[in-house]
Amino acid sequence: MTKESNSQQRPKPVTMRDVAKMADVSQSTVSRVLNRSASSVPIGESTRLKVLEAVEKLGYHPNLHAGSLRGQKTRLIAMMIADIANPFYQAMARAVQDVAHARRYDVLVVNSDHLAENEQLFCESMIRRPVDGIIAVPYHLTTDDLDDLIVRTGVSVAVLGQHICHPQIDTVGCNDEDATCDTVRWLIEAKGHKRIGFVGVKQAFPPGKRRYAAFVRAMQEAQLPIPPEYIKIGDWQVESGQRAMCELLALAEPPTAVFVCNDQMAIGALLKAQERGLRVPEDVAIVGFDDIPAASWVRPNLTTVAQYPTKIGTQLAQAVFERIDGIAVGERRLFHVSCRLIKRESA
Amino acid sequence: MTKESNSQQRPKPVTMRDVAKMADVSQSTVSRVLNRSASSVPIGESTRLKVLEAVEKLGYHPNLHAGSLRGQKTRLIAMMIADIANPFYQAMARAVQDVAHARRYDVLVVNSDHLAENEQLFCESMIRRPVDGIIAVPYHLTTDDLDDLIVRTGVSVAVLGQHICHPQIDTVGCNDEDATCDTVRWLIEAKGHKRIGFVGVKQAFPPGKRRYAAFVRAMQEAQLPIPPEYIKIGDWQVESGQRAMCELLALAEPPTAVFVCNDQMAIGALLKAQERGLRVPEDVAIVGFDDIPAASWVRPNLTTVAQYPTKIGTQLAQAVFERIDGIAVGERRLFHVSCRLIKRESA
DNA sequence: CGATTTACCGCATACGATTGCATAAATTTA
DNA sequence: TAAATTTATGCAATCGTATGCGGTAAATCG
Repeated sequence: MTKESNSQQRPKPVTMRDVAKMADVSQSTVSRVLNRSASSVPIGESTRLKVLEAVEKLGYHPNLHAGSLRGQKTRLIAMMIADIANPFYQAMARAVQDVAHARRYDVLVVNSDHLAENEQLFCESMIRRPVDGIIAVPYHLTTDDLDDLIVRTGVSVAVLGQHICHPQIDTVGCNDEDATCDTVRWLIEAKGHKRIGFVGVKQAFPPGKRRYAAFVRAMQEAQLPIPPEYIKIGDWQVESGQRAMCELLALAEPPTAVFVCNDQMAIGALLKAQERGLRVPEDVAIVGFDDIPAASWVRPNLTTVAQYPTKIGTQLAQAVFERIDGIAVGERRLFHVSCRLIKRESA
Repeated sequence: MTKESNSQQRPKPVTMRDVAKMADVSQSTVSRVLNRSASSVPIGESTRLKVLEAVEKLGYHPNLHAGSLRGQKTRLIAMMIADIANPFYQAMARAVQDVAHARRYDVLVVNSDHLAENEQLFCESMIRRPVDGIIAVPYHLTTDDLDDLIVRTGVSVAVLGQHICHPQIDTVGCNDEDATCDTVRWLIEAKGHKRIGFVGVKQAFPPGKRRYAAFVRAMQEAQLPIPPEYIKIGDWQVESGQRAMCELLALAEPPTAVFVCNDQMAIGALLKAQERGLRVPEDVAIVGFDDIPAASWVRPNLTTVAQYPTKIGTQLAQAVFERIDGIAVGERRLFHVSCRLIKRESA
């Protein structure tokens, strides 16, 4: 098409110097016209117009890499989440992107897959390519890891997860522990369940740990036993929920209700129970966590603890941009996006 | 925590000069040690070790912005999709990210929301911050728009969508038109449907246009009428599927089968039909498109034309990296990832 | 009318890394 | 032993932009 564009050799881009030449001014004048920022030198109206005209005529666009090198803003933020394939993170990612794009920032999206190794790689990437802001859902990273990043690159950071406590890192937390506890109590008191199973994830994951602790608390309060075989470990995916339910149903005395740590696993559990011919919630009640869209698509609808990833993402993005813009400078801010039980049909 | 890290002023990063000073060599020597790549100048073993030691001791990481400015690789690719909240794109995004991260490339993710304006903004962004590669699902962008991008920045591009035809842009296409046609024929011939509705999207969208054309073809072949009120326009979202089904069911003589252009809308239609007390597929059959995970979570399972976003994403990413690496240099390559009907319960 | 302020603009340098060219030392060859 | 190579390293320009500082002309002042 059109010209013979040779992709091997990077073409010469239109630079400020080209604009300067055409407008017959110096390159620095072009720069000043384009970012007629505060306190700088004033620019004559006629030159301003000459420059603007040349910019238009040449189709000039400033090179962001150059600005980044000069130590200006990079107009780039990075977001580290566990897995973009998870509807929870996907909604969060979308919210963050919306806030960022509205300010003409680009967003780097990185999946950690809950792997410590990937989280470290992420940090390294951020040192290699400094960005203005970082939004992360760390599972393994410590406060010190993030501090190192801040000290080295001066980046602004906001995270989801209460286990990070750093004077310059804004944090969004949720009351998932209380919500879990309340939900289990409700299963016991309002629904009369006594044999309750739990499908969680590895204790290495802060939310997994918290929710398990809350589950234990509620059960102990009610003086109910927690047989070890009622506790199953999944990996957040649908299939692991199916496996867990399989094992629970194979027990001599299966639980009458199961609390599952996220909706994907809960859906897996639900499908498996139905496949085995059980009625939900009559034979076995199921509660999930997150309230992903599919939770209200399955039959019976999933009773679940709703989280609000869009709110969380928006909050994180706003927090990080406030620090980038220097609007927020002081101490760590702790935001709260609460979750709450949505009672539907599955329990 | 630890030191008093001042985020207002960007801290001085560890640079090559620092390494050079510690190793007592020139900065260019450090550079050569670090990328002893090409057949460049040889380096003495003892200096090499000195430098490496200093790198280790200082925790040096090269600054990618600097390399980008010098016209080297940016180690950055961008991906423009319609909406990361759509399971189809989300799976594609994940595949692209996996390929990219394996090569230590970062990925910029941009949502167009099917809006022409956003697609243009995306192009502008890519001019401002040149990247090595672009993977896009363009709905409004023309071949010329992309050509402009290539001419100006030398970027490598791969797209999903047959309507882009450019000598340097690798393309992934699918046979959605044939698959649609075959599916409608199957509804007619194998299932005996005569009144078939269609839930599509605006004709401005190439896939919407193609699938509608295929639907018309199949119906005309079978000499079946296509009443205008059987054709509904949605926006790819669940809610629009519900609305469309609402309208179809309100007709004096509603269709006995509905072909829906994506699974999200199909699920909306399914839920609405059930809400109205209809049995699927007995009272109304529903066919979707994409085979998103939720298609097999709903009851009845969705009969749908499966696409393979992971394959598509992987293919696009590989194609673009082959161009970036100069492995592929010649003419446009056309790849094919076919889709096929998955017969389940809803039709 | 000479001196000082004001308004406007250009020169030069810096950001961090790559790379062609020059150079010094070590080695080989004639 | 001198000349030609080879080997190893440094110098300096460059990428595109931002900005401190200095310079020039016009405007204002005494």
